[in-house]
Amino acid sequence: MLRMSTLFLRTLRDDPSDAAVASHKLLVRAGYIRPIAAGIFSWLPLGVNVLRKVERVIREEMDKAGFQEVHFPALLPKDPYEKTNRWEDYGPALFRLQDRKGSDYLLGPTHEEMFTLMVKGEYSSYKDLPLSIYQIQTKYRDEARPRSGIIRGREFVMKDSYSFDLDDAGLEVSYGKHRDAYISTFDRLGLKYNIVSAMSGAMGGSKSEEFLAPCSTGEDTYVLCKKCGYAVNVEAMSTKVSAGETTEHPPIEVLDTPNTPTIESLVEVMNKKYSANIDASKTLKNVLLIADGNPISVLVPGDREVDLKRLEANLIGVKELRLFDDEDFAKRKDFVKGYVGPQDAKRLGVKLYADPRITIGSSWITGANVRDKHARNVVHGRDFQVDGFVEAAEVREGDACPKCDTPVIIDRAIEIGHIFQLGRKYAEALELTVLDSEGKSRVVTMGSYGIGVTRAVAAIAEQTYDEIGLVWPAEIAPAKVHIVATGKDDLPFTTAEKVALELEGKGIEVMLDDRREASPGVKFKDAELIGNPIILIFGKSLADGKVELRIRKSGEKSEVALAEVVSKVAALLN
RNA sequence: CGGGGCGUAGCGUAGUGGCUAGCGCGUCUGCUUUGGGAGCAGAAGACCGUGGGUUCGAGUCCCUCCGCCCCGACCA
Repeated sequence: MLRMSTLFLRTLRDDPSDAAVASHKLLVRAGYIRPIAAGIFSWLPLGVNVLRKVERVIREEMDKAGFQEVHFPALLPKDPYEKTNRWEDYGPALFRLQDRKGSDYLLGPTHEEMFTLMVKGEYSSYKDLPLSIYQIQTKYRDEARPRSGIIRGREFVMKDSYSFDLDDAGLEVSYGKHRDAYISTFDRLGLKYNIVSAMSGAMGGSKSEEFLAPCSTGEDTYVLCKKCGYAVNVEAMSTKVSAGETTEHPPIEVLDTPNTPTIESLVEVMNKKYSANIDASKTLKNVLLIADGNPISVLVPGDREVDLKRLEANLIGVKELRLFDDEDFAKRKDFVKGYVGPQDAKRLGVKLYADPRITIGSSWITGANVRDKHARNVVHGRDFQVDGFVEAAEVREGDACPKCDTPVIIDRAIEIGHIFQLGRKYAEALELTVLDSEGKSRVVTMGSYGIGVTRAVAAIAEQTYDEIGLVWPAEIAPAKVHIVATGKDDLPFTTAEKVALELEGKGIEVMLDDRREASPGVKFKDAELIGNPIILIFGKSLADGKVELRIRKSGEKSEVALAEVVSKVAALLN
């Protein structure tokens, strides 16, 4: 029983000044966590309580699916991570350290290497597969910018699983089992979520889906079609393209357009000076970038911005991408800022990538690569050719669903889970092979599956809180019932104690506010802030043999006869 | 890493270059009080983030560093 009189807990009346999101504010105020450094938190008894419950649900669902738990160190040697190149590739986000002898170590940001090596050390036959193992571990990533309290920390708890199969069909099965296990896990945790495809089909990459918990403070943006259920990360959204134009276009015409370096000014000049009657979507925006040191130009309709995240996710093979800056323009005087067009790409030595809306045969108004001049009737296929199409333009609410053409909605969410068909990358690098039925050596194919455990705590808080505090689902609340005893007489306290013990006897967790010195107001506020689902109040009405029962979530209040309290509570929890 | 904001007691905050750094919450003691963060009386608690500078005098002005938050870049 959690007794408020002795519980290591101090609630705060004010929001901490450095917290911006609700989960952060409330978890600190209600005494679940305390900040230690940027993106690093201590967990107090209430916080540990909730965290353990989330872990328990995860463990139960993993075990039910037949996955086995293992546990790796958080402190790891460099060597395996060198073999997979991640000692380098992970960059500054990797916490690196040395021991007294000067050997390199790291704090694990994720454990693909260790899992792969563990299986390699134990198994060598196809008969041992399939296998899925998992751990719940503290992970470390030196995030460039930790933020939003526990949503994006530098130290966090993650459940990560890995599946090992002989072939793609097996991987598909293991992936499906994880997907199902995640669905039951998140359902039990009371989370609302969407399963969203994380990679575009165009990439031809392996399968990857994210479990996104919608909430306004989320960092991920996703696209959802309410009609057909199409759901993708915004980076993976593919553009619905209407049929290409086939009409003949007049030849290119170069126009005088002094002082029109922006799309907005171009539209105005075209309409006023040339009576074109167009909007920005008829113009072609040429966004210059540096991709791994080389200039590229990305073409999007003038009414859309380039979404750098989308572009980067869809430009395969490019490691470093940034916009042209003033220095680049200074170096390349042949790129006329504000008047760039695709017609001279070859001469300028720039690779062209086009948004799919720039269909072959479409005609555009764009820069003439000469200061103060634009060109119209610039036709894709006739006047310029692109090196490839790429999803680069921003996605907007109301854009057409690529599957059913219905306008899509855009929402923000917290990524609470990610399942991913890894393939053979790690198995190859670390030489994880087994002998198949013909005695031949085969590289194992893997899947990787993560759940952000601490992040799930934050996501649940974000999805359920209200203006007076946290509102936990019963499954993970610190206690199912929060009992408040008020008054100066002993009766409410002794009665509350008795009922608390009875409830516990039925396996119902109880938090008992047995503080004699605290005023009723304080106890009510604390109960509401802490967020257990049922609140029982032993006070005034006890004289009539009644107890007040409140549902935290709905705020609903009722009087229950003392004799019926236990059965009533038990019924509510079923 | 770029831009912005902020560091004063456990938390929230006030503080024209000028006396002993103020207030609320919380904490401790005593009395009173017990259905909505009670009242009274008292108490403890602050290297005013750090180092330097300007000044007769710095919490306050200048510089350095450190830390925290927000936007962006980044985020298997």
